[in-house]
Parts: sequence; C-alpha cells; structure tokens
Amino acid sequence: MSKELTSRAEDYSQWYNDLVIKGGLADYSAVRGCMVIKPYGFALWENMRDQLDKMFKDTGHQNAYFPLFVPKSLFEAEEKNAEGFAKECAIVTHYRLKNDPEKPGKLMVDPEAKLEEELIIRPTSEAIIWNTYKGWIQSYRDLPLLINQWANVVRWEMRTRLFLRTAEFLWQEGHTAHATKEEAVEETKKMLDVYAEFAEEWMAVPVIKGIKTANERFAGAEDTYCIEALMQDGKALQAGTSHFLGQNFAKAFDVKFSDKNNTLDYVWATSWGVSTRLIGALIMAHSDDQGLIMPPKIAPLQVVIVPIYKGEDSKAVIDEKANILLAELKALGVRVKYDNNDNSRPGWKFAEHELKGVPVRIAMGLRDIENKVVELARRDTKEKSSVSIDGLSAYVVNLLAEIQQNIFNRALAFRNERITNADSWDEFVKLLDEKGGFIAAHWDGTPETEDKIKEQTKATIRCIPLNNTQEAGACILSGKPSTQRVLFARAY
RNA sequence: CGGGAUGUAGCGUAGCCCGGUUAUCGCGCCUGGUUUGGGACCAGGAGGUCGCAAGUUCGAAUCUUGCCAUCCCGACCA
Repeated sequence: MSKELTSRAEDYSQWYNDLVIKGGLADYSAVRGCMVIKPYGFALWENMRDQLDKMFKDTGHQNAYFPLFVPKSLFEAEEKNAEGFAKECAIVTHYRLKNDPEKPGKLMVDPEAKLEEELIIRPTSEAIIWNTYKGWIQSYRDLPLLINQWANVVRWEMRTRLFLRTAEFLWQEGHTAHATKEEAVEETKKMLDVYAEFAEEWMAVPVIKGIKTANERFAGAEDTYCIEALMQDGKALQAGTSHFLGQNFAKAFDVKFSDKNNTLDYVWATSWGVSTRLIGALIMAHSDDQGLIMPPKIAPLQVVIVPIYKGEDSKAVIDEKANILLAELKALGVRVKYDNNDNSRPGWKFAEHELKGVPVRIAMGLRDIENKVVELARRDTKEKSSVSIDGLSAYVVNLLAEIQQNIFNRALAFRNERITNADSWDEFVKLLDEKGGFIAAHWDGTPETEDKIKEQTKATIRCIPLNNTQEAGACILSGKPSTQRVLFARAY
C-alpha cells in the first residue's frame, strides 16, 4: 500500500473507486449513496453468494422471500428495533404522480393519492417476517423454522461510503425460530461459525469472533455476535453479525407454540446477516497498488491466457495450443478465459488483469511453444516463471490453492502483528494514533466508560472475543477492576 | 441538520479573481494504416444546455441571488 492510501479512509475510498471504474467492478448511480454493480463485480458477489447459500443449506436452512414494503404499524411493533432504525428509513407516502398544472411536461406527487398507512422500505426484515411467522408456527412440530432471505435493504444513512455503507445494499438475512433458548443460542453461534469459515476459507480474510457490548448490540437483540476483520489501513470492519433475539420479536408479534405438554410459550429467535460490505472487506484486506487481488476460490476469473503473436500465422499456432489448455483447465473446473481480443496489446491486457486481480496469468508466444513452456505469473506475489506445458493444468490447480493459502497467511500475519496489549491510557492513545489495528485493553464493563473512550479517541469496542482469556486488570480509563481484555479499534 | 469545498465532453482538467472572436489540454471514443514479450505509433474525425433557474450587462463559464447535486469535517451509523 502507498503511504497516501493507508493514511485516511477517504483516500482508500477514492482509490478503489478508481479501480472500480477502470476494473469494471461498480459505479455510482444517480441516487445518492447507491451503487451500480457492474458485471465483473456482480460475478464476484454471485460466487460469494453461491458459496454462502450452499453453507446455509448444509446447515438445514431454506430460502424464502418477503416483501420490500413494511407497513408502519408492523414496523413499530418491536419497540427497540423500531427505535434503532427510525432515523434511517425511506418511507412511501403516495402511490401516484400526475401532470403538474403549473409546469407543463413535469410531474408532481398527486396529493389525492396519499396512502392510508405509510410503508417503510425495509431496513431489515424482522418485522414483516415475524408477522408472517405468527401464521406459520403453532406447535413444537413447526420448529425449528430455519429461513434465509436474499434481498436488498435500504438504510438512509447521513453519510455513505462505497461498499461499506451504501444507502441500498444487497444482503442475506437469516431468521430462525426455536423451541428453546439453548437451541436459539446454539443457532446464533453456529451461523457465526459459518460466517467465520466463509471469511477465512473463501475470502481469505482472517476474522475475530466475538460478542458485542450493549452499546454496539443490534436493536432488539439480547446478544449480538460478530466477526471483525482488519483492513490494511489499520481500521477494523464488522464483516458479519449473528443475533440472539431472545423472545423479543415473538412477544412483539405474538408468536406462541404448544410444547409436548400442551403448554403455550413464546418461541426463541435468531437473525444473522452479511452484505455487499464483504466486497469492501475483500478489496481493503488484500489489494495493492496494482489493483485488486482476488482469492482464487471466489475470483470471477481464476486464470487468464494471453496470446503473444506477430501476424495471423503465429496467431493460428498459438490459438491451437491455447485452446487445448483452455479445454483442459475448464474440464478441471477452473474459471478461465482465453483473452485473444485483437484490439488490445499484451501489455495492456497484463495491466488490466492485474487491476482486476485475476490470480494467475498465462502468456503464450511462439518462443514458448518452441520450448514447450508458458510464462506463468501469479498476482499475489507478482512472480513470473517459465513452466512446462506438460502437466500445466494440474500445476495451475495446485497453484490456485497455494495462492489462496498465501493470501490468507499474509493477511493473518498482518492482522496478528496488529493486535497489541495496552496497559495505560497514554499507551492506548499512542497505539491508536501510530499503529492502529486492534488494541486489547481492560475495560470496566460500563457503557459510560465505553462512550467516553469513543468520544476521546474515536475507538470503539469491536468485540469481546469468544473464549477470551480471563485475567485481572484495571480499566484503561477509569482504573476500576476488570476481569478480561476487550478489543478496541477505530472502525468503519 | 450545522461548518467547509466543488460542479466545464464518458473520465480527469485549464479558463473564473480582472466579463469580450469558434471554451483549453490529456485520457477515452470513431475511421484508415503500421504494430503486438509490460498500458503502441502516425494521420484524420466525432463529441459541450460550462449543474439548474432568475438577475445585472451591448455581451456571462466568468459578476449577483436562489435552488440542486456531490465530496470532506461534525452530528448519525449493529
């Protein structure tokens, strides 16, 4: 990373915004804070989505779809949830336009077409889903209910940032109902594990699993579990959350079930979600000054073959060899493209594919074919080597796995290097300003102290890691006794 | 919603302070040719309501007012 890119979030934003436009990942739309995801970016999202979807189904979940519009009366049913989202809702109040009598050719909202009840555009779907679950759950035999939805949501944030906080974003939200508290808590933790596995195994982004403090908890949840990742500029990013909702939503929407003894009780709930913010995490965790670096397992394109020729005759020879290799790689399930576009030169193609983060590039010229080799370049290390054509496709498959592992190891080393203990306030502030990353420090457990620390340093408690070591200490700010360190960081 | 800045071709910009011919330059785009082992070169060409509206003026990208949008700082944000 360049110095100027690591210093401020805005520089980062500008940087990948450029990449995105050049690389074809996304673009701003006309609407403030929304994004257009271009085909290459969407292919990445589809790969991520497909893998997550598989993992959800492997853990017994089914997909369903619920409406975009939430009537206000439903929305306000769970008070804490409604209050938490009230300040960032888009609201539909009318259903018709008409010609403006004052301005010919212009339209105006028809005041006659005002809705009886306003419709909230979902910022999250708990309300409408729990209102629906009421009709689906009567008996313990209906439980557990394990549903996931792929959808878009809208949150009218005052300030937006491409990928990390857009006004409209794509996500999945799981909403489950259980007969017992224990089972719901288990589900909450299980889905957190799924997220962590996805982040580490597929995105090659190391994460810390933990639990949020009361201040940072989801509105309406009893407990919020999270995975926290570290970006290359030293700021933390919440990459996914899984909530234990207790019986809050069941009570708000009157969802009861009869158990085996025919006694009525409210069901226990969880919800969990990850969004297109993960694309932001991927970009900011791995990319370098040459552009994106895609982990092979989810890269839209894993291998690109670039022919290097002079004239039609040599092109025909290379085409033949390249197509054989192309077919071999495809047969092995590799996402590969033969970039024989005659309009751009090899140098341009090299730069373009590096910008897009394609993990492996194979260059084939007459010189190579004579020697029965290709030039093979890997994106993560930028190393180039000459590799024999014999057994090349198997070699490439292994290399892709190696690159995946290397990217993860690199990010893990970077992250681990930036988890630092702080035992005094001065040390804490100095670390935040000079080193960044996660700072493990004692905290007295009160929201007041957490707020003061945030006010003075902009650092928040990212999480209390699961299986945290217990040790006696004194709060970094108040000096009051503490039983464990928590992880602080400046965050997106 | 408060403070600051910006808005000129698809993208990035000069010009604005101090009003005056046909709005500058680069990238990209189109046509033809030569090229092709790290973002090619030559020649020709297309593309503009200067954010929108009103005002001042013989004349406005330039001055004034209002509005809109975007970015940054705050507030806000699992």
